[in-house]
Amino acid sequence: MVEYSSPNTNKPLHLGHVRNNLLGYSVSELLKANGAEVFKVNLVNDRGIHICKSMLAWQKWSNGETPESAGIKGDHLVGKYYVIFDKEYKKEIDALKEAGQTEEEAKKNAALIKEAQAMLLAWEHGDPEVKELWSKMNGWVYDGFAVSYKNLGVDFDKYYYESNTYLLGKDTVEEGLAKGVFFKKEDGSVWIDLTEDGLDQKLVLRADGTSVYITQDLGTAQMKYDDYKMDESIYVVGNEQDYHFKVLFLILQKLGKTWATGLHHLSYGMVDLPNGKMKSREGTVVDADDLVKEMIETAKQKTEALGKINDFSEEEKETLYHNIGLGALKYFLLKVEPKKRLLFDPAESIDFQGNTGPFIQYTHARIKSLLTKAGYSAVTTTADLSISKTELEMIMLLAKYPGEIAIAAKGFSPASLANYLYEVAKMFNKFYHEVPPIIKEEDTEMRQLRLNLSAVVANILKAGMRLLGITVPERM
RNA sequence: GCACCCAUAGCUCAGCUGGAUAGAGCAACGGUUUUCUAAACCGUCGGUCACAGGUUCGAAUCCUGUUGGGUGUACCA
Repeated sequence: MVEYSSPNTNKPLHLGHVRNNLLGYSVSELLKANGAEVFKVNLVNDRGIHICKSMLAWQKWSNGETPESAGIKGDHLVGKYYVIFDKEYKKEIDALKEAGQTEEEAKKNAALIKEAQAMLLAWEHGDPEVKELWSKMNGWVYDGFAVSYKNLGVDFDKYYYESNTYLLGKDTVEEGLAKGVFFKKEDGSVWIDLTEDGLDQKLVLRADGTSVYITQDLGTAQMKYDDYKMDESIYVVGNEQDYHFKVLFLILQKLGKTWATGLHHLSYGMVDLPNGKMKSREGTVVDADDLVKEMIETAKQKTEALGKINDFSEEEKETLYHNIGLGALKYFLLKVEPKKRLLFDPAESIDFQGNTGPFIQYTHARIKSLLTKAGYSAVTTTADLSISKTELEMIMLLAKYPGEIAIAAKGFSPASLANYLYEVAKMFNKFYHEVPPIIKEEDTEMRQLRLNLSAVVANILKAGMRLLGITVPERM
């Protein structure tokens, strides 16, 4: 099982989510290619104080605005009110600070946050009005996410919702107490002592008996296992949660869950901008939808400038721009080792030349064009031919393809495969340039051999790129 | 304080379980098209692999320490 994406339903997706989505999708495909049966799941964080903030702001300031009436994608509309909440909240904090309160006091005492907390409580008590608003706004967000996911080309076999799982885990806590893995403090809170493992004491249940994050995850892990009985489960989550997952997995092991040994945290680094981290509230985020749109637009401009596809229909053109734009974006994000942080400079748009997605796509298109012009059909050559150094090196490189998939799958890392595919494409271009025109080759055996080689390259590029979630065009 | 991650060319990154003169792309400069797509190819320039020790016949790679950057360490998620 691969769990990825896992968005909050209070704002649209940004570049960080894009990295997560592409990684999760690609790792799933890699595992499939390596022989596993894979389930892709999305654990949606659809409840909590952050959702209530958007809801409250919408209630107060929207005049009943909807995605339809505003002509805004649902997730963006909800995100807009999340930002408005934060702005108004800050105003209140400033006012309270001027009245002499400390920052901390002001944050707690602001009327807005109290209202949001009251709303969360009402939600938990099943208040019909709050629940209805919650369903409505989450619905908008899901419609928006569906579009983003479709554009990114990612999908899921199953969705889990925190509104259904946030109460889980209490049984697990009971189990842990019974087994003596957990202990209860005087105030009734439940803890586990991990100091012998070099970690800390960790709370697993509040004194008032309610769940915390890890309680919920313990329960969800159990539920997912009960649902699928998978022997491996991968969580694609950013590296700021390394500690959380270390603790989670350790607790499950101590509880004697044999399946806990199959749990992995695919930890990836933050996406940084040149001026530092992305912050949703400060508007310094690269929006996923905007980014995709820009990539497609860039692909369009570059393609039109080259003028090679003037005979394409409008629909074919749109498809091509989409494939190239997303190919550039996906390759850019996937070629870097997941655990490394990634720098994205919006000013320097993603390249289309050199070690890039479009370069590999171009190589594929070029080969397909060659094969078409040559009237290629796959026939094995039998003659004893002498081949060039480049041809030999290329054959050696191509032979490594199955091994590369295994390496990438075992390491949960598309990066090595991405770089391998680049090597293959580069090698082909070198070969293609060195060798005299293949179509005009008079030695039919040699001609066939070179076409066969080219065809193998095209197949590997196509299959390999597919594992990265990238479509290679026939022409570009 | 403690824990985890990262540090390789001006910039962005490769470098598998230690193996020969450390590789790409971008940027800069120069060249290649009457030949199968120039989103390509070839060349020049550019590195004390953060620093200091250690292990080893051999270290960018393993160990220790130092420095720098990031993250975490909530009865938030």
